[in-house]
Amino acid sequence: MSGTRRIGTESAASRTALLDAALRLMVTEGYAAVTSRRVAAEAGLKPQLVHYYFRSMDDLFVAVVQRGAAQNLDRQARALSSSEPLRALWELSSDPTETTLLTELAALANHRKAVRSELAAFAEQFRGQQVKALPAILERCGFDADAVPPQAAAVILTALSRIIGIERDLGLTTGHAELRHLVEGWLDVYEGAPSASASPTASNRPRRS
Amino acid sequence: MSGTRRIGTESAASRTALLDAALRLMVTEGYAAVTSRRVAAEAGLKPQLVHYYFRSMDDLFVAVVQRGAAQNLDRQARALSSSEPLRALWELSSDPTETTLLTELAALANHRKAVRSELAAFAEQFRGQQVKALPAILERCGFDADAVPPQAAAVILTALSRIIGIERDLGLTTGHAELRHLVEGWLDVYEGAPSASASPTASNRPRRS
DNA sequence: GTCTATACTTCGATAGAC
DNA sequence: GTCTATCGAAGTATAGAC
Repeated sequence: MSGTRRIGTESAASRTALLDAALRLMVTEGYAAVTSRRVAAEAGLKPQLVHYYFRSMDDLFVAVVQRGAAQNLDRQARALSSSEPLRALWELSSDPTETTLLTELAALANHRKAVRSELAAFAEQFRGQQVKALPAILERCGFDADAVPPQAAAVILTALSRIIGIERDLGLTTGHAELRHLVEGWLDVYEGAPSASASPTASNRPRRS
Repeated sequence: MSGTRRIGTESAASRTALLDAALRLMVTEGYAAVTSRRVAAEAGLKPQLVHYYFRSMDDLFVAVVQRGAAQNLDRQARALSSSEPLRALWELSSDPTETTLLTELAALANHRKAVRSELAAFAEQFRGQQVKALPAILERCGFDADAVPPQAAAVILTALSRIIGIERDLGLTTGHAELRHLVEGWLDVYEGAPSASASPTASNRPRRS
């Protein structure tokens, strides 16, 4: 797609299987477990195929980021244009799997130049989507944009759910219930009581007291 | 110290040099760069000494966490009992080096059981310190504890600075200035204008407008 | 406590047959 | 597109001399 020369076809079934396997390994065992041999085994293929579809491991990681980025930009776009965009945004970034993956990618980006720039580009687009959509959303529900600028609100909302996820991965939950309750209260103020239809995947939202 | 049998002495100069080297590598090149060979090279020692002082790489990582934990609990205790505890807390968790290290450790904890439990224990203690000290601090400066419970405030303050750090590591800074400005405003409300003496290491605090 | 030497495993990557 | 075969490098860890 981009300027990089690639050997295998984009749509090949094996290529997708390898990406799925890499993603799965990354979440369950960390990026250090994503080796050509292990990815292939996880996908039920031979290790050499990894190098056939992805010239190097760097390329594989980059492809994982690219595919995930496209999916997430899409999911967020839908969340932002839903009937309860703030609540949808909150629940989107509360997804446990995504949190674990992002921790791994953040660490991976610290020492893989290619991953870093790919992830940075995605993060910038992701944040850009929020910053572009939020002013109208916040104004519509009577939010005081002078007290808290939309840009800051965007960072706060995603930061809080992200941290809850990171800490939960670690086994630390002190203060989470109070924080979640607080945020749910904010959401109720600006978007009213939660409607069932707006949150089809809200398996991890606590009941409000 | 704990139940683990160890070969070298706690206070040996080489042991400290190895821990320093491991820490340095972790921050600059990520945890995957922390191998016995590379740590030793970084410390100017032979690879076998790593296994002399730390039976396994797991033990080395655990030791890094333990030493860092002790230092950070100490730093936070001092911050919490300073004249401007909220501001001190904010600046403490804004430390760039610490942020990078924590990203690495979080990822490492995802697939190293020993690191995970050690880091979890530290995080629980760290959060516990905050939760224990904050109610009195917040009450003293007229904070409305009914609107925002101290537990939630603790998570929020650290979450925001942590996320800023993680994103900055990635090269993403959109919204950071606005958020930092917002938090500085909160700090001014509850602790008055910043005093120079309270923040000796505040090299990364932006000037207020 | 530090050295040499070494065993064993796994890694990324390539060449070439089919 | 997938296979067999293989290279050289780097990893963890241990044994034993000094």
